[in-house]
Amino acid sequence: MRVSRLMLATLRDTPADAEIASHQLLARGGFIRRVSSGIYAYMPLMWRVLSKVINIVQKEMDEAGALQTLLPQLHPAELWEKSGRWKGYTAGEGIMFHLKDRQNRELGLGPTHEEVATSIIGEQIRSYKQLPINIYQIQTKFRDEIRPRFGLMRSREFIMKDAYSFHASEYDLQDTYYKMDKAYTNIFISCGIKTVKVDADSGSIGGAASQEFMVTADTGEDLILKSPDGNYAANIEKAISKASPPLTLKKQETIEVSTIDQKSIETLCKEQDIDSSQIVKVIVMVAILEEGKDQPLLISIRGDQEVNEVKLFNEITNELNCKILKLSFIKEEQLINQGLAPFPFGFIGPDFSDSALKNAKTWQNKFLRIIDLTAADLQNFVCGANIENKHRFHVNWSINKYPSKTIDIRKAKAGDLCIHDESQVLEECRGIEVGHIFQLGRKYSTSLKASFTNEEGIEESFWMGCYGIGISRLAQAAVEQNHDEKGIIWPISIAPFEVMISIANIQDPIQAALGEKIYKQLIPQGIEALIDDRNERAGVKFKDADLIGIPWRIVVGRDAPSGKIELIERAKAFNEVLDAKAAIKKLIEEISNQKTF
RNA sequence: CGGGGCGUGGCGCAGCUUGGUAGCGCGGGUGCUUUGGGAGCACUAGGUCGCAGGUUCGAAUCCUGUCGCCCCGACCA
Repeated sequence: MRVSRLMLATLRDTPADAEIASHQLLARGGFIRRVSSGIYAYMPLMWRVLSKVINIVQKEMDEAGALQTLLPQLHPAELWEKSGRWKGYTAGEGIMFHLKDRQNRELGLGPTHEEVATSIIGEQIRSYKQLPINIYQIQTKFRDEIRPRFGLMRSREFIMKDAYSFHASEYDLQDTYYKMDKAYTNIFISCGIKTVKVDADSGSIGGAASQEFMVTADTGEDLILKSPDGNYAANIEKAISKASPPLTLKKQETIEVSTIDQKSIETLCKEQDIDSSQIVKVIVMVAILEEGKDQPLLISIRGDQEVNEVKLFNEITNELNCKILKLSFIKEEQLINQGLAPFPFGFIGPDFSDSALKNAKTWQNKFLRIIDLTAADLQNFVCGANIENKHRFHVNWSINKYPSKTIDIRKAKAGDLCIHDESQVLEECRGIEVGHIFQLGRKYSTSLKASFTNEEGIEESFWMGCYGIGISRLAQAAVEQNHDEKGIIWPISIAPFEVMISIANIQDPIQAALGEKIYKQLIPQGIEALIDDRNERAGVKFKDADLIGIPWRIVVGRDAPSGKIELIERAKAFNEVLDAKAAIKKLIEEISNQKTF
């Protein structure tokens, strides 16, 4: 390909809307163009990158026995109603774009394809003899993100590879899950990016085991906790750890202390000269349910710890056995709307009476009480006295007469000790989620009535797994991980071209001829070469070459009369003057070495 | 959804406070010079100042509305 024919449009200035390096470089290099918020056009260079990622993904998926398909993007609402996700995905902060057709039928634009895949396989597959099946597709997904940002990292329209597997047993599901784990590991290595595999929450997709593949980068939106020995890594949403031991107060009769205006843990500690680990902090929230009366929550946790809302959300969903739209902190205003007396916020204890909820209009009139393990372990602690401006000291759990659930809802943090080995201290880093594998279980097959006949002749729901890779996100994440102050440094396996031939002065017939000759020799060798034949000054060509990040560069310039050129590797300070012939030989060798992993 | 900010040529911005009919840099075109790290000079094209109302003799500028975009927060009292 010739740069003069590439409609290359590089920008000298960074577009104002690009925040992080990868977004800025892709925009400046002319790889992507924003069409609307979170909606991007992939320009020719970008499409070459994406195609390479797609090829790598296809190769590994095919080798793992998965079957490529292409599923519809318009999904009838009824399919999502059957799985119980329509309302959650369309109402409130739901992310599904949805519309009505001319017959007034409701449709959604596919943010993910569990429903469609499950219903199709359910209709198609009859017997255990046909299992397992793993189907996948690579296509555009639509998600109306609350806040699209960072270019392709979180966009509203993006390319995703998603796979859905169907099994006769949980054991067989696990087998495919491990195969996918292996395939994903291969894919990311082939793409030349460094990833960490972490335990993950399965979120609104649902299911049991799930792991994410994270590209480590400081600008990542996810926080990862991992042990230095490499034996444990988890998304903060899922991470577990051992909390540091609390400072204990001595055993003594409970006393009530006046703590005027000492609402926060911080002020309370300062004024009373106590440690935050000696306090039981109480948080009042309300779970907004899809159906029925909303459920107020009374959450107790050790004062120096924070609640992991994802864990909390999951536990409450289990406990109530119904769909929760969101959790929110109870505000004064809501109490007024419910016709309730104000709560003594900042002074609430774990034994706060249910009578506070009596006569609530649309709320349950009993708290669902959750006690975090860290709080449950405390003795002789400090907590609110349930009246304004008063706390109690030296309290024990015998004060709580209400049925309560004691579970781990604590947010793990860097510095905590690991569960698997208490000599290991958790470290944190940031990551960009590029892959996610789930063992779904039978959630979707049950709700969508997708079943097969087992060996005993009995109808049974499929065991299911699902496996995603953000193709477009991966491409940008590769840039985030591989760039310098001059521009992108593409890993060779996903670079839009492998070598750029820069002719320093195109008007010099000797240089032009040598450049063309090298170009014509590389192409038949299967080398993806780009020749910069523009009538530009050398500096412009060098700057552009650095920016768009082609891994290798041949400069044909002042040494052309003697048949010599320069060979430069973008990633290194490497710069070597060679005979054209020797350079071609070396380049072919180097590229073929770099492409085998 | 809440808070903050911005919409002026393809990109980055000034002008707005104090109304008088639009400017700078980059980029584009032509010519000459230059030619190894985003060249110089000259000429040139390109903008209903997001949109709609209003105030005014006159609006990019003031007022109202609206649309779009960006950033922060989705926070433990």
